[in-house]
Amino acid sequence: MKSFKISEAVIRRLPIYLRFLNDLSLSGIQTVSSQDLGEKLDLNPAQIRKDLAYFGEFGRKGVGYNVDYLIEKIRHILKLDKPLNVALVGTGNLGRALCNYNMYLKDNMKIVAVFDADEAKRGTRINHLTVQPMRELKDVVKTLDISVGIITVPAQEAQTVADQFSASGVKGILNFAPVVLRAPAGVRIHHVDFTAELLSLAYYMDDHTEDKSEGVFE
Amino acid sequence: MKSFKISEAVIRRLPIYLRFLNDLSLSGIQTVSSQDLGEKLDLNPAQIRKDLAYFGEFGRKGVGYNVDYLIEKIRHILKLDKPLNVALVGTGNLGRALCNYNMYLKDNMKIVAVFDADEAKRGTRINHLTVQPMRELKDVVKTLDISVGIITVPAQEAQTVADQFSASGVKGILNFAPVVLRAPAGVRIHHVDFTAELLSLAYYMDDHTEDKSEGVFE
DNA sequence: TAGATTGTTAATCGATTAACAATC
DNA sequence: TAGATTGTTAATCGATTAACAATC
Repeated sequence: MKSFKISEAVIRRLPIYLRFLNDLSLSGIQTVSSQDLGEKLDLNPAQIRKDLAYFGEFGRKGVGYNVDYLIEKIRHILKLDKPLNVALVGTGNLGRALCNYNMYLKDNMKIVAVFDADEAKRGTRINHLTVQPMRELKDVVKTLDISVGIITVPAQEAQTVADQFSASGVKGILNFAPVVLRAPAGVRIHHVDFTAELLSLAYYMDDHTEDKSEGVFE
Repeated sequence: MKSFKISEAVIRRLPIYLRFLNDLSLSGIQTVSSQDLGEKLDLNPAQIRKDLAYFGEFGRKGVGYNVDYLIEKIRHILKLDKPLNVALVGTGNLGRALCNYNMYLKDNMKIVAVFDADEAKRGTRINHLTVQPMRELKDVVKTLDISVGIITVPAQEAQTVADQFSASGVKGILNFAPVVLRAPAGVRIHHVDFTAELLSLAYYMDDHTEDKSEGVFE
């Protein structure tokens, strides 16, 4: 048994591989090479082979990778082969949109509870879920065995919610609020920062378009 | 006049700096050091100084950075000092949530047109905007001088929409669909991949919590 | 002045890519 | 077998961090 440190960059690519492999599987394609994957996903084939090789020898030399086998392996690596319960806090437009997003189901991840700080929203229904007040958070996380929290509250409330999630025993947080959050060791935070993505996009407009990465300054 | 290649990593941090500086400015704080910024944003102070130094000498030795001056500079670097018009395609839950998101205004970026492939949705109102059919896209992009497109359609339609955006003269695309998109040179694509963020979060659950970056495999 | 903090160079660290022997 | 493609090492590339002279 060997022990590796797997870099974050590698782990972040695995869901990209998984998603495309699922498409291939649905199209009835049985085998894929790192070459094929690289072309479709805009990545270097050597990088893909190296990423996968951290976890085992999943391919066959001269042949490529069996699509369904690789799907199974990646799902196992990412721990998507067992159900993962998710709680969401913040039932604004974005929070409600995510609750309606149905993709979680097919990956064994599922939003099982929804909370809002606004007591007036208590009892409101979103899909099959009923909005609960924040003071229930800790109990519900324990009872329903929730391990991931999603934050879709305004920026100024996000750190408080992150703290409440951490205290309640959640192990991962997906933050949509446009603010850098902190969590204690043992709680991992991923940040979906679409406002930053949009603002940084502005940099590449106009005069930077001819040459993708050159900026001119005095 | 010098010419630099500014790395993507640097550009992606600028909006993070900008956001926090705006908070400081609103709190009436006039001066900030790279030390302060680093602590709050969880970044190395040397990295922050280096990032800023690519674009000029914005700080004062022994003192730090003037908050409002730095805001002005970063806004200029990111080209947020002139208005940028944005079009959105796909009026599902997520698309409507983004239209209602009001932050664009204060950064001179504004969604000025909304489209949907479903002709039945034509004329539907979202806030002050009226949903238009896709065949109007090219004309509207030209007429309203739109330079950025947001994609919030299902994965299987996203590449088609990206192609239509590119053909219409848009220079940047923010894609929310869970699929890798391609665009011709001169059109930059940023990807907001929250499904991938969520799936990769699963990897860090349980046994990985003691040591943040160690994975154990046979 | 003494203390603080920048701007910048050099050192380090880590991630990507090329190359190729192994082998299907 | 001949052609293809993996797994893996070595080379390259790029990004982060440490250190410190300059100077406010």
